[in-house]
Amino acid sequence: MKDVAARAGVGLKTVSRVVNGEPGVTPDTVQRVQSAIEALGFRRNDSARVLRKGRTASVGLVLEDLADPFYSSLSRAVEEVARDHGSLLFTGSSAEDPEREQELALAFCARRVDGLVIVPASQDHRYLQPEIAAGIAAVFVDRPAEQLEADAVLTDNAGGVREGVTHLIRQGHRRIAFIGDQRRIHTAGERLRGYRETMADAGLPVDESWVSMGPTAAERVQAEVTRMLQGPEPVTAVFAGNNRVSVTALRVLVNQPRPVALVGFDDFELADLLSPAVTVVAQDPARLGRTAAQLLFRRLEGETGPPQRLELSGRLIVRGSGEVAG
Amino acid sequence: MKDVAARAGVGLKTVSRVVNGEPGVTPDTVQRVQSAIEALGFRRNDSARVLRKGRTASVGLVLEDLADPFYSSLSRAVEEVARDHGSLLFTGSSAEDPEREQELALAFCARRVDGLVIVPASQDHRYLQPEIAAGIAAVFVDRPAEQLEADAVLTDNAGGVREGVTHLIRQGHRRIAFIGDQRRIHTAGERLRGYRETMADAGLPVDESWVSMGPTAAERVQAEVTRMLQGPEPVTAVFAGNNRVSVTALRVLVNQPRPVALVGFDDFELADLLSPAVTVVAQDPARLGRTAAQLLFRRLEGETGPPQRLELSGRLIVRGSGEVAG
DNA sequence: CTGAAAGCGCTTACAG
DNA sequence: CTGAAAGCGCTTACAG
Repeated sequence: MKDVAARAGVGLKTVSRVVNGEPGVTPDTVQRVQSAIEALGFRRNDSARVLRKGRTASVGLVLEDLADPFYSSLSRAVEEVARDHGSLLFTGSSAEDPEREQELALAFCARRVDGLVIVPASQDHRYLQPEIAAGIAAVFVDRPAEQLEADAVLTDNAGGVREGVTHLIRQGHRRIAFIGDQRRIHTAGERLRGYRETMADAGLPVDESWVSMGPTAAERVQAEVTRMLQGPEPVTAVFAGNNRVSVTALRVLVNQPRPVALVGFDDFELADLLSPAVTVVAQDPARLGRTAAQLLFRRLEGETGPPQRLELSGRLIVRGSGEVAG
Repeated sequence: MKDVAARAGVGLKTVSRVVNGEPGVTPDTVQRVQSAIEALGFRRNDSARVLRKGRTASVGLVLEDLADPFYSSLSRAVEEVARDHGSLLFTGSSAEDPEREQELALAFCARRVDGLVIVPASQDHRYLQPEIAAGIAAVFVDRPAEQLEADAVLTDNAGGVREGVTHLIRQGHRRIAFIGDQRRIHTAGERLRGYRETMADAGLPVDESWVSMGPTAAERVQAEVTRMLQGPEPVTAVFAGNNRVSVTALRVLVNQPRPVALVGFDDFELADLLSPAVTVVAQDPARLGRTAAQLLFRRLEGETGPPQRLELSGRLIVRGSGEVAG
């Protein structure tokens, strides 16, 4: 910039004005500065700019796995909102590892992102307290913050499961399995709660052998589903706690002699093309992301007030697998 | 930092040493500085750091659509490599819009990313010349740079299609459709070339009504496949130019009275669970991303030499839909 | 309309 | 082992 000023024979401030398109410069001067910029191949260094101004016009997104279709849709939505607000987006996957979440979030903070959107992996978000105190906005999405009062945008997990399980009960099922993700994950716990409450409300007992919580690795899910289909009183329906469970459960059910009903949490591509097509309780990941990002930018624009918790509802999509009679 | 120094009663440089874990500070002094840091809630500002040091320890990734499973796998792989090198990742979707690609790439450059990984949407990458001259490394992935000599990591698209089409010919098909993406997209052109060459090598004529290039919107693909299945001499097999085309084609084929063979470019989740399961020529998006990112970091570590073009091969996965006899 | 000075928060030589 | 000075490349008041 100094070189540009020298070459154009003007002051530093004038170059700054031209570069930023500020008014109050003679067209003639603008011209001279422009030529100098081109001749020298000048490119403004935004790091220096950031140092002087408060905002960096960037936000950070920490999520579970960028390669998971659910989170990649969410990311894309966050990206669009950030773009609308002139912000760039840092992304990072925590891989469900609390330390990695913290590492990423703090690294983004050290770069002085204006705000963070976080899908929590950690059980304790107090490490963000100093950052938030220093003015970085944080919105949690898909799961709430732990040990920290903060904005959160969630799906009504228990309510969604309630819809799905009620649907199975209406088809005549009594012995309904619930296969979910690890208990410590907030969404998994909420979904399990939805299942238990619905069964209780319908006056149906739950045999603990019908419930299985743990990693969604195919081997585990496959073993559990297989086990539940054996014995004198096998389950006649399966509620799958997320899309990964659904897919694995489906692979098992397809090979069963008698039909078993399936309803899954989360929609997934091609669910309608499978046979039977899969009935699901769909979340809207793009809407989750969009809502969270919009809330974040409202905070950045100065909206104060207590932390908000927004809940989006799930939607039952009937396709066939959930309508197998019990 | 100044405040920390004052409070600890030491010089600025000493604080810097402690913050960066540099040697040459008495444990006693370290202790005092640490307490001051905690008391003041000090957080190092990496923007200032970046301004002094050369590197920003960040890279930018511009791709087509973060929500597309192909690109989200690629992103995740780039992210992992960046992480291994201590770098953060900016991501942005061009949505196949050349201007948006340029906007994103230049915005990343203004933030002084160390390097860029780009899935091109633009037909002219000369706009990056000044950035590259200024020391920003750039590696193109999935598609090569246009009008610019640069590193690129690609799939052997023509070769992959050759494998798939040869497979169909072996099953006895003669009238094989090719439905691809827009012609201006490099990969689409290469795949079409693979199709034409394979047909020619087998001595099979290509009726131009069997070839359709254009947007992968479901409506267009559906109309084209339907059209090709009509008339006295309909096609007996379809080669789908990418995963989106495959899915739509499949929806049409499922409703046909007589079986029609299908081979698709790109693998996709659940392809094996459909009936028939879909035979594909699979790319490895994670490997594309990893390879590109590794090349980028090698450049950043000082590897010189002419631009490289790496080609990964596709892999035919036989599942059923491609084995329908012709 | 234009510019010189001060400062954002750090690091890099350099000196003690 | 420790620190004062200069500077990274910009912007923010302020003065002309």
